[in-house]
Amino acid sequence: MNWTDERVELLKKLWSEGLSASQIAAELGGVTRNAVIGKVHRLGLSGRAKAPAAPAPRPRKPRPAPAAQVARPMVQGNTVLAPVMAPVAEPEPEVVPEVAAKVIPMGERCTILDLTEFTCRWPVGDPGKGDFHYCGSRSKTGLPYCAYHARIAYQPVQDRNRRRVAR
DNA sequence: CCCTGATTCGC
DNA sequence: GCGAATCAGG
Repeated sequence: MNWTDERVELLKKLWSEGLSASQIAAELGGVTRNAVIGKVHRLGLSGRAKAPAAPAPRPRKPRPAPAAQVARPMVQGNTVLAPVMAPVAEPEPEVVPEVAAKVIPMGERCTILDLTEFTCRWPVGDPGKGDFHYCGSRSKTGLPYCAYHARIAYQPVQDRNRRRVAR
C-alpha cells in the first residue's frame, strides 16, 4: 500500500479526530500503526486536538435498581389506610436525548441502558474485561450508528451489494 | 501484558 | 519517504 493523496487525507482526518495510530491503521488497511505514526510525523502533524482528553467523563453507573418502593400501608390508630396510588413505575425523567446526545466526543461511553434511538450503539471494548460499552455518540435519527461508525458498519455492505444486475 | 505515541535508522 | 524495531510511558 502506498500513501495516495486519498489515504493521506483520510489519515489527517482521522488523526485530527483523535483516533489512535492503530485505529487509523486498521481503518486504512494495509499499514501498521508504526507506518501511520511515521507518516504522521513526516507530515508534521504530531500534535493534535486532545480528543481522548476526557479521562473519566462519568461513564454513568448503570443504575442498580429503582428500588421498588412498595407503598407500605399507613396506619392511624387502629385503622389501616389503603395504600395511596403506589406509583407503578415512575417514568423516570430519563435525561432526554436532546440534552445527552449533543455531539458526544469520541470515547464518551454509555451502557446498554443509556442507548436511545439517538445514540450510536456501536460496541466498544472487550466484554471479558469489563470495559465493554457503546459508542454513545449521537446517531442520526433512525440510524443505529453515529456518522463515523455508520461508515464502518455499512461500507463493506455497500461493497458487497454493488449492483451486478445489468441495467 | 495491554495499549499509546516518539524516535531511530536501514532500506 | 517508508516503516519495523525499539523506546518510554500509562
